[in-house]
Amino acid sequence: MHEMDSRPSPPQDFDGLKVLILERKGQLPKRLAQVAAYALDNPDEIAFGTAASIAASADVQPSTLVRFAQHFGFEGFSSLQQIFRARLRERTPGYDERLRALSGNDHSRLESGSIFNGFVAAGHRSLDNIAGSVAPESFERAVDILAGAETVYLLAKRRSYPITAYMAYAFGKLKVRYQLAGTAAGIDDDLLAMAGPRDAAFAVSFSPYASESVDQARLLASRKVPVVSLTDSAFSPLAESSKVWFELVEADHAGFRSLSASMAFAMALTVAIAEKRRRMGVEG
Amino acid sequence: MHEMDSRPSPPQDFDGLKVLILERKGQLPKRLAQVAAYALDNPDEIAFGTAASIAASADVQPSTLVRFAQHFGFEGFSSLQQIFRARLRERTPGYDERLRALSGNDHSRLESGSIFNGFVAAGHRSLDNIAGSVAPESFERAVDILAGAETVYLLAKRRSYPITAYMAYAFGKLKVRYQLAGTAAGIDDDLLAMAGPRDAAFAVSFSPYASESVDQARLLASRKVPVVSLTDSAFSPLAESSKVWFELVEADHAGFRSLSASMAFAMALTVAIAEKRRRMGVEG
DNA sequence: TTATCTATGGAATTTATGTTGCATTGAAAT
DNA sequence: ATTTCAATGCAACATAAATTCCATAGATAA
Repeated sequence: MHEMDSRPSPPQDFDGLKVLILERKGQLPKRLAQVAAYALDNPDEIAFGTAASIAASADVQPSTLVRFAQHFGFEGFSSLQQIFRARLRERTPGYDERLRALSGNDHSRLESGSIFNGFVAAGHRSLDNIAGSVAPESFERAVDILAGAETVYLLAKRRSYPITAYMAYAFGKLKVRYQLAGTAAGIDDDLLAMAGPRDAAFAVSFSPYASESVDQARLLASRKVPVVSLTDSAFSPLAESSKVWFELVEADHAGFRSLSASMAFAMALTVAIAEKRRRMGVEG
Repeated sequence: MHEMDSRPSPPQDFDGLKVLILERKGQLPKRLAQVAAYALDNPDEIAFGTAASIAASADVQPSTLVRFAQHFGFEGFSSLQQIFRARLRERTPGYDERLRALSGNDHSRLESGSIFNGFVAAGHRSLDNIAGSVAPESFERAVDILAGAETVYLLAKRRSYPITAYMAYAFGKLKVRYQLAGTAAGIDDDLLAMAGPRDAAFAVSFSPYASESVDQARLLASRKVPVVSLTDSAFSPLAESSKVWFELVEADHAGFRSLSASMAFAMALTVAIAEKRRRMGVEG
């Protein structure tokens, strides 16, 4: 009586579902086994298709898909589909082990732990993003421009400021001449007035855009100072003024973004510039 | 009559769509531009979400999404969504592909490429490190201490300064009272003189240790101000003055360290503090 | 200012999608 | 052979989603 055992505990991630399917594969009815095989072989189809299209493709009835889902503890096909979609979203393939380690580690017990884990995971994702989104040629061009400059002007405000602050520190150590704008209000204009075509600027601005940085970049560009910029959107007003620009979207946790990937990028750029200068200095 | 020119030729892949959007971004009406920006910034959401959920997230009407799609030659929103889904299908941002992308990608052909790859890889390693080395209980205690403070004093110099600078920005947004030391030399002492037992401090110092930060932390500790600190060595002189301290070793590339993991940690701490405060405020 | 056309928000409409119910089939047990 | 129960296919149903329509607000030109 009362078939309540039908929904014990649905798996919450793809891997969990996978092992569960493999465990029960032998005991599954014919059509359900058919679906199981199809699901593991074509996970992407399950993620994107509709119940009807998937059913046709797997040569079963749509209702079979629902029964399959319910058989594994889900409320219906839709809930099962979420697992397959989440798998594509979180795809930090190769880092999935680390992420599982994260969600299963001691942190998640405590309230603040999930926040901590969230930012670590977001950091990984961000780094994956830039690895794919930064074009090598652009990076090389940016290095060329900045390494060729007499003085590198660093432009950033608000959220972006820590990035240039760090670059400033590193430039200092690496003996690269620079000027950091934005330290004290008011003197920026005088500072930037000294920039000429033989210099170059690196500007960072994330939305919401600090208009000052954008204006300053525009000003420099109008005076033939080559500008390299880093932003989080192809729509950034910075892009217009820039010879080379990079789009770098930091993954967020609960809407908050850290600067993990930006810092890696900034450091790579900084060191690459110094390295190029060293070689130029030696070679000629 | 007969508006048939409305559907000339919809882009057939994501990249085609992207360049088309960027070309016309200037001439787009307000809401359509809003959708354009959202679409390029959150492609995954478009791929998986429903028109209603996406519209809510982008703060437009569902009908605007349809108009946006039609504006770019698609029959409706659904057709446009296919492009975003296809992008995820094809882009098997697969595990091996990622690793190959890093070790053998286009970057490594170019001189600067290996530097770029190196810092991305170092970032990943750093994040792995903190995931394992930060004890959940310690993190929780640190959050407790800092969330309970009236004013949070942020202490950092040199290489560590960008971290507290970023925290300062975030605290400002989150309405947490703070004081950032080290902005202008000389006034620090006056600033810190105001700190009392009901406040708290967060100090960051990596080797080589900036003696000022260490001294300031010691000073505050002697005046019963609880100190939480972040360092890269268990032997850091900061540890002595701290109620809770974290050891966080950033992986390096060719001897240079970026701040990827530190930034993730700082942001996690910042948000956790704000979250805890919000809850304390609500509960009593 | 007025007229005209575009852009926009919100509701109505229509499409299609997931789910459930029911009759039938097939297999196992008596 | 007969009974019983699970499994399956098919069609009706209910729901949710995309799309279209219309009234209004905003911009542009006369």
